[in-house]
Amino acid sequence: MATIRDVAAAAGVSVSTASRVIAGNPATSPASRAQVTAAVKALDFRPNTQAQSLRSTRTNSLGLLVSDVRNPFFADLAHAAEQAGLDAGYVTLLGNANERVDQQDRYLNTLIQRRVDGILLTPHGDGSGAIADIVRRGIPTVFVDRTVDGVDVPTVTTDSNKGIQQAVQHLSSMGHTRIGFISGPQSTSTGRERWAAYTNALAMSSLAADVELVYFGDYQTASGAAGMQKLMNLQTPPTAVIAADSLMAMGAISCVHEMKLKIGRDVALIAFDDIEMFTLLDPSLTVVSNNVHEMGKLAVGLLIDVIGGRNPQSIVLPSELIIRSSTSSAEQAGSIITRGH
Amino acid sequence: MATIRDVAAAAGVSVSTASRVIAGNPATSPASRAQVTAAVKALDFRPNTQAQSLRSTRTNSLGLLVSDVRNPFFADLAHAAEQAGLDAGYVTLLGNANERVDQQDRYLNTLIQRRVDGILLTPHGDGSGAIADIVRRGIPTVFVDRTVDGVDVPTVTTDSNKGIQQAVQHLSSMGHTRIGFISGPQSTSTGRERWAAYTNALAMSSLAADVELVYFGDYQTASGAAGMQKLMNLQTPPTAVIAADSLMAMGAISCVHEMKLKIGRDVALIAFDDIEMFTLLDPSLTVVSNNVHEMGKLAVGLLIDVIGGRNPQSIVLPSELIIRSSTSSAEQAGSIITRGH
DNA sequence: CTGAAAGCGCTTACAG
DNA sequence: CTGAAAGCGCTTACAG
Repeated sequence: MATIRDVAAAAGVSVSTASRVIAGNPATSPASRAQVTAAVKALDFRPNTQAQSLRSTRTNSLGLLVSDVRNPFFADLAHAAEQAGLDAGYVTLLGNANERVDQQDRYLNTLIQRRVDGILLTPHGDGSGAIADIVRRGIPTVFVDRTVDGVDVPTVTTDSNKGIQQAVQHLSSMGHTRIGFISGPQSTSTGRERWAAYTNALAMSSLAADVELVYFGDYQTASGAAGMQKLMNLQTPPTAVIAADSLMAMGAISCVHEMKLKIGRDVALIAFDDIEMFTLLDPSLTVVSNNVHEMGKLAVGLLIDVIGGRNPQSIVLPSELIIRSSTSSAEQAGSIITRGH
Repeated sequence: MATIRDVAAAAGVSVSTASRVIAGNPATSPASRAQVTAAVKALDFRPNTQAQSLRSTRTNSLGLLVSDVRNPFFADLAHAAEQAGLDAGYVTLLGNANERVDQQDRYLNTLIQRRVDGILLTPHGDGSGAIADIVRRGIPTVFVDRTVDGVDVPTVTTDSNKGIQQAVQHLSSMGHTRIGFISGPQSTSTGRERWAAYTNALAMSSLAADVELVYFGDYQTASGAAGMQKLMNLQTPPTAVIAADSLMAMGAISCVHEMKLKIGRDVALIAFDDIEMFTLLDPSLTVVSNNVHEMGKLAVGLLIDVIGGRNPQSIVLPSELIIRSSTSSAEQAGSIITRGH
């Protein structure tokens, strides 16, 4: 591979001058600019990023560590962040924590060693381990979607209160009084927040809270199926269920299918995240949606602010209910469930 | 941040010795090993990867450039490759080409500049541009899922012939004679191969080929919807349709729903890729499946071989038909479609 | 087993 | 506007 030394030689200038031309430094003569540009082209020269950043301590790269690439929500988030990063001149190195703290920490270490300029993270765990490291080292970091108590970095999150409140109201207005909840893990802020929002919303709609109606999953498909099964096998099963993420909603649906029941008719379902495929299901799914694209874009913006030494405010985006066909009337659902058993 | 110089000083040894201990070089005394290990711990030292790889010309990183992260097939592929890479000591930098040649080339350049040890790519285009660059420079590269004519790098692909043949046979055995095909773009090898396989399979089942029944999409959702619409609006619409990837299948389904028709009853559908969500649809989708996990794992294995200077053979994996509920009898489908119009 | 020295490919004050 | 020189943080022959 050609080095800048080769370019300088071919252009008949010093390495310094070649470097300046390549970097776009205005302190260069038109003549050397032409010479160097031609040499770069002729030799197909690509600066070695390792060497550049070793010297300049910038890498023009961002690390994005998501909880689970296979979750459509995070795939969309990754896509949005990557595009926003690219527009700002950053390349985004994507990592996948697989909803596991150990894998998150491993990737975080890798990103530290590669000296990424900043890290975008959907954090998992209690903020010890690698998260404590990056904060202590002062590596520019922004949390997205999730937060960690006691860790003071800017965040971009969604306030699910409004969406969940609308969801419970909507179900209540259709006569549902027993609303199940398949919760996310309590080791994540979203898991805790959504559960609390559900509990609050029940109270606001004057519905009794029944601990039996809450199942704690882990944001993965299998736990959604297990949760739905447990709920439907209760003495008095719920007539409606809210699932706290898309993957668990998918699991819940598969469980309902296996029981030879039908979503919307036998049990109403509200999912989280506005996944394209949810509109294709029969019935299409009512969802609490958040603007994932905006989230990714804003998070990259905040991170660039932090990298630039600024101290940006955290951002909280609203959520909202999108009503589709999976939420039917309780009378209907109740009667059929009764028949079903 | 602590450097190796700090570690050496704290341990009371030379930088060379510190480096050797850290690298696990056996030519070190137990005493200095203990000293250095303690110093590393005390200072929380992390070697600077930039500097390491600048010197050793290895980066222990792999670049993985997929066509579209939001496509579940590629998300699964990324996940599989990343895990396999991690197991072999590599960190995988994931990039997203968005099914666009220009974005692919941009990322490829970035990966070259970062001196990744090898590149895993689902290639797009004709092999000019950045792909020609990486081949010319001899950067270890493996193509996965797709190939590029005239570019001689090891590949891991799926032979879709068998799966498509089974699909057509299956449909034919159920009485379907007009089988539509929503094809991938002809700028990809899979797009060309699957179309050819479809044409062949028709002949093998003694079905007439009708150019009207083929629509050329771009592997994205919208084109699947457009394709289905075109097919269903034909004078004599098909009674069954095969969609060449999961996203286009999703688009096709949404189009059918909008027409107030039902998959399986009004038109049979076979999709590509065994996406979890396809099992949840009503009716569940018959698919031509390939083992994406195996693909990702094998591709990483080949890439590591190439990096190691070996010259591995390309691998072709089989595809197979998984029959579910979206493929009904033609009599039924035909009659209802006739009624529907 | 150990240390001094050179060098990976760049950038950046410094002096002119 | 330009060049010589130092140095970013490591690794690796080399000599002992």
